[in-house]
Amino acid sequence: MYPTFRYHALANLSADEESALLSLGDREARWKAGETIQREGDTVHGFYLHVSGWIHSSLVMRSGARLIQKVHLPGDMLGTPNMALDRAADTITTITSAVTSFVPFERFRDLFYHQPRLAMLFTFAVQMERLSLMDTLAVTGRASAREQLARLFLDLHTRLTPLGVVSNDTFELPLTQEMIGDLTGITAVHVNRTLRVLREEGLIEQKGHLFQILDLERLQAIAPIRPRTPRFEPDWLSSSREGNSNAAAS
Amino acid sequence: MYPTFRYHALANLSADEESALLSLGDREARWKAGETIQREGDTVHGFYLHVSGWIHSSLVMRSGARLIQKVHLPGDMLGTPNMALDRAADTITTITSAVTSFVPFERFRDLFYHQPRLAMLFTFAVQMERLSLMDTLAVTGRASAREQLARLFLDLHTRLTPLGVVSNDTFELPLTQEMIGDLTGITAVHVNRTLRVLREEGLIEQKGHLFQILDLERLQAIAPIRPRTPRFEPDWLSSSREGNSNAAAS
DNA sequence: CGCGCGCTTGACCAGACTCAACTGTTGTGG
DNA sequence: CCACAACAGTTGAGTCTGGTCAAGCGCGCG
Repeated sequence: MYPTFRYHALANLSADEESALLSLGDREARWKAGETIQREGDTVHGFYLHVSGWIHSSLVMRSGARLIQKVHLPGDMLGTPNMALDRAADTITTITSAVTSFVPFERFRDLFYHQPRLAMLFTFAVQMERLSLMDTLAVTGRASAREQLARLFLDLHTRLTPLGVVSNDTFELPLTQEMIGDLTGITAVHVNRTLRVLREEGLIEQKGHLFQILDLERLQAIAPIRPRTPRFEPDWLSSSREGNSNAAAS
Repeated sequence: MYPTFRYHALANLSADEESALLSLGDREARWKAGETIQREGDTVHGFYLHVSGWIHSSLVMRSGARLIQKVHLPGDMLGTPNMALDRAADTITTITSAVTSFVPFERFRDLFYHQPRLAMLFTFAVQMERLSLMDTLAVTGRASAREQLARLFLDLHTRLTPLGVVSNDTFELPLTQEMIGDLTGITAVHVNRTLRVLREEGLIEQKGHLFQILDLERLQAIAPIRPRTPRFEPDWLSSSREGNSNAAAS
């Protein structure tokens, strides 16, 4: 089932809203590691709720280089930008085995007609994605490899924490060095070198796919930017006239 | 008056929708060149419709480096990501003299309650911004200075054309080389050198602030990415049950 | 058991940065 | 109305981060 904590971070949902959100998606689809959910250029009819597993979305540039736009984690919504296009902007591929739930655009549209407040929260979520892209942009191409990796690991750390899979600053990291490279715009070779430096400095530790942040504070000092948190339920969110039945939280 | 062509590119607006869109903004505010409309960290109560002039939004990083996130042109909406935050994410500054119109979040929220289709188009516009950020990200830090500048000029060319200020591939370019640097993540010094190369290659020409693209085709061949166009009025956009009174376009 | 993928390391190279100096233009105050 | 400050643009010299190419290693899986 789609984890709704992302929406609960934006506002208290009424029971109505919660169930509307949960009934957005079709029956869940299970994917093996390395499968392609959607290919750049495909015609699209909806988007995906991310239920479990690691997934990434990528672009292939004319030069042949692959750009990984983002690593998606459960709770994310995948492929929503395509609603404004006729062909998919990016390729969505599973990293580990994963579960998704498809949302046809028609059902999504009904949200705007019947659940205006939820539609607004959706728009907030999109804005948060946009902000995170802005932050990535601020770092990519401007910060050093060291700084970029620091930011990446901190970002994953904060996003994985609400999923309950981080303990003692340790988590599974199913990304290859090449993926990390495509994610940051750094060569895999240089990622390797930089990781070694971070390890030598006692900032991080890797045992197979198990990844540990040894010195969170120092890593935060290196990272040029800190993850953002959305504002919870701004006072203007609910109309004074209607749709105000949301004081009762779920 | 706010130019609505951006919305007309997304769908035919009913007369109702058109007037709802136009009545979003307060009385227009005039700014001189170099004024700051909003500062990073300010508390925000709304966003801005961009009526005329050149404006940019920027971030200052811990290192002191400035990142120009985007150059805004008339028809854009400024500062909308802040709706999900309690403090402004970026600083909005005029490049030339400019005119804006303020939209308080309350009035924006009412759009979702009374004009669901327009609210959806707003969300589309946000998604397009997100896509453009994705494309910028694909280039920044991955492409060479030459390629980045090619892309920047092509982007401005396509965005300025609907404003009717481009003739014979020539337009006013009020950006300093330092701004271009902050926009692309390149040093002003290197921007200068790269511009000289492009000039020597007969790709562009500059006479003061007048900028001309001499060889559009070759510039497009250099640019790693092409500007996107949104899909016009996807068939699922309007509900079959309600809000279907939009066949009559404006 | 061997193939292949991901990781590691070395040697060399180059695009972009830094620092610095100089020019031309604009605008402003004495 | 001139002098000067401030700023945008230009160019050179030297440096360095990160890319390229290449080779070797180790582990998991078929």
